[in-house]
Amino acid sequence: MRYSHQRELILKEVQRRKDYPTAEQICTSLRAECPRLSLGTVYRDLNTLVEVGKIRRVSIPGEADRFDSKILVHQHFFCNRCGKVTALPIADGALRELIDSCPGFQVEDYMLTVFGFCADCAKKEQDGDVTND
Amino acid sequence: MRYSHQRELILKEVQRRKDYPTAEQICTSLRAECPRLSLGTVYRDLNTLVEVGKIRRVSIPGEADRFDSKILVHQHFFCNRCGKVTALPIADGALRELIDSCPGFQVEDYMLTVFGFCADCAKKEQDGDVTND
DNA sequence: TTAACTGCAAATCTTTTGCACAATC
DNA sequence: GATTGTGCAAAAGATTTGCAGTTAA
Repeated sequence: MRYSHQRELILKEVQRRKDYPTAEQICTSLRAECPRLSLGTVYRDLNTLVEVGKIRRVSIPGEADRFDSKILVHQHFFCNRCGKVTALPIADGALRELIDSCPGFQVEDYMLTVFGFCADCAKKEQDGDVTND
Repeated sequence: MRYSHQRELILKEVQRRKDYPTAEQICTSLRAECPRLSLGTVYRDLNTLVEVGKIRRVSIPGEADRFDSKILVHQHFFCNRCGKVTALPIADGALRELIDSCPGFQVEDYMLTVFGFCADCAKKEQDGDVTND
């Protein structure tokens, strides 16, 4: 694989952001400094970066894939109310141990996704707030 | 919600099968006894059945959603080689406990997906087999 | 009778791909 | 100079939706 300006920008953007952006969000954001950047290229480069292990794909059912530069984090929380994604502070070793306790599977990767209300939204929900941020 | 012949058939089909079928597979299968069944209806009814808690959605990144009638099973294994889905025999309590140990999240649901080779494929891979089933 | 459900087709959304051109090594 | 990467547009795949007709209560 050889150097590419676009791929570098895309990796930096995923590393910079803490909100697990989608391909679309990355593309829109980067067009400020790279106006001709195309969404197809973003998708292609994101796939490459996942393949070489520089970033991780975070999938939420029914939503566009998101990307994370913290490749050692396998567990995420998705807020059903505001749509925000957060890393879940579960001891990774404990989860891995549970998975490895199942015989007969050759595990390569895993992802735990938890759904519910984040702290902010749980509070708003309680207060009868109807807005969405 | 009132009775519908189609919805009943769809629920029965998900319960009968053990391979976590997609909407498309369910539709194709049921057309034997219900020739005019439409894919749109299958999607609509599956969503309804998920909402009322009769079935569960099993999402695999990059693949069509699959459906499971065992609504208490939250963890699945996806074979990267043959594409088969299997329930993972992890003690549900242990997983739930790990998740609940994260403070500040109001958990409504969770799903653990593990990727790798299933027992059959691990063996074939070892033997240098190149077929896919 | 009337509100919910269906079939069908068109629309939407995400992601991939073919191709001609550009950039890297 | 050969090969890999890019932009653009079109295509593909999964899912949703509008609408007119059908069905269950």
